[in-house]
Amino acid sequence: MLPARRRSEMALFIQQQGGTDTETLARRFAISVMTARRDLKILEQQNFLKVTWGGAVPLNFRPHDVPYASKAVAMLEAKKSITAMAVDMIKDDSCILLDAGTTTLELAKRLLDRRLTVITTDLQIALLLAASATVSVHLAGGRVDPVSRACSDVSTVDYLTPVCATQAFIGTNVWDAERGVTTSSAVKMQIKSRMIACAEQSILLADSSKYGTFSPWAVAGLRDFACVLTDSNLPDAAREAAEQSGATLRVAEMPSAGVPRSGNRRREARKAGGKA
Amino acid sequence: MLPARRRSEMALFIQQQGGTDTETLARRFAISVMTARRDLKILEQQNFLKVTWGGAVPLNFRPHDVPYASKAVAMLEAKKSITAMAVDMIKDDSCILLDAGTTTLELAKRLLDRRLTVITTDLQIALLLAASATVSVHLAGGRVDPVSRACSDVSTVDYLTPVCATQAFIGTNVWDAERGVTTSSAVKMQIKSRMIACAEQSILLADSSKYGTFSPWAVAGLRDFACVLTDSNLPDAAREAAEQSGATLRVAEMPSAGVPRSGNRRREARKAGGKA
DNA sequence: TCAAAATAGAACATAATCTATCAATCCCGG
DNA sequence: CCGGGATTGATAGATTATGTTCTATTTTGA
Repeated sequence: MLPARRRSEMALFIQQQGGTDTETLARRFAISVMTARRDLKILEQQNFLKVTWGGAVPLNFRPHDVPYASKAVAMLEAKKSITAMAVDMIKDDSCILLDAGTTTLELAKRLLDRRLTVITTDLQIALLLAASATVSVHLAGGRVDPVSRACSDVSTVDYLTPVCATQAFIGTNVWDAERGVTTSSAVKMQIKSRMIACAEQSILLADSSKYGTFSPWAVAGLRDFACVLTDSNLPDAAREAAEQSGATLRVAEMPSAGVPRSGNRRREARKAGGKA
Repeated sequence: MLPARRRSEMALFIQQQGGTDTETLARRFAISVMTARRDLKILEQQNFLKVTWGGAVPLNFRPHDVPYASKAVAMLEAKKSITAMAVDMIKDDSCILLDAGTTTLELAKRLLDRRLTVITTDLQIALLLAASATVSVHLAGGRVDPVSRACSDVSTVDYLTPVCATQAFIGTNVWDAERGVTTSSAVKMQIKSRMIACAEQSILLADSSKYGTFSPWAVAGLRDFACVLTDSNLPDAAREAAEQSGATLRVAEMPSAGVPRSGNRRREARKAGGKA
């Protein structure tokens, strides 16, 4: 295998795994530990990851991102199950639009090894997918919103106007059977609406935790989406109401409740001898 | 498991649980109590939690703590000295254009507390400055180049066209007294040229290491810049040649060559050992 | 208040990893 | 077919992380 290609796959691997040690890399790529270290050093210089003691972690892997409240952590499982469904709906060699947000960011992580054209307004998504050799990333520019870290501007809408995409994946903060998807600002509403208009098919990624609320600006009704993906924490009443309003709901199977999976990863590699 | 990753998960665990004791952590991560304590200390120094008697608790109080004090990041001294000069040329409340690249990224780090409007094509710069409360960031969109992680597209040029900026800071890989600034692709050339055209004043940030090379596409001559900032590693001959070609050169003072900085506190501490 | 228990901290030994260096191998052009 | 450069693998010495032990400090209970 070509060294350049190996390094590219290595960066991808670390992005997907969320960090690995040098020995695993050496075994996986059939190289020596020394070469693995050298590769990691090169990749660090190119700003693709961060070398740590014993291996490397992706750049976006920081406890900075973690301190969301415990509720947000619990929602991570929901997002993962939603995006697992979403990724199956995407065909290779298609062009998809990705809305800004944490749910779509989770979806982007699953697209690193797919062959796609992706258009987004989210800087973190663009940066993440830029590490992929198979995804062509396009960023709709404009003023960067400090909170969402995404472009949110009149010119962002202009950029999207001539786009013809296969699918648009819209994430939402707030949704409701009656009012559909709503947002907090007119510009964000325009961007979401434009994305839906540009795509042949639109899919809504909706956390169940946000159901039943609404914001000033209406984006689209639930029936306007080919599919509404949500998680199993959605109350039955909400589910019925949504379906009655014309929505095609798909509920993701959650692995289990918020149990943090008690670790049995005790170190077995400990030497048997050597101790008095 | 990687130490870095273990600590990150530890921070997450404490966030979820709302606090834990060291023994639980030791059992959970299959480490000794002493190591758990050490990890907690590190995490406390990074402001992710608060160490208490017997364990640690999350700090749910301050949403904004200390910004990164990343002195540890080993960056090229040359770039730092160049950007130190550049930052003095920027006036508050002005609008500046930042080219893509590592030198301009260094410059961006110095702008976090300035009151500015910044327009850039570089995703990392945009993401960095989005954290600032005083900088308004605009990203010129388009196809994301995986190598430079910046937008580099026809539409990127289009975005820049109507811009009126006070200053443009152009970084360059290759420069030369005779040919000026040149780049490896036509699109990059167009973007740099456009930035120069959009600004009242253009400043070139040029590593001395790259002097004397050229690429296929010419951006501008050195005389087209109000100022060419470089470091003191530039050979005298090159300096004279550049000035003769009409460039206004400003050479940054490098702090000093290899600072020893030997951490010898360990050796000293070892002597103090007293044993029963 | 004092004494016992529990926990924190320092020091050291050990194990693991990193860095620097050199030799072997592979690739490519002449 | 040969030679130069780049890549790779192996080794030794330095550095870092971890676990254990011992001592100092804090907490708890009477």
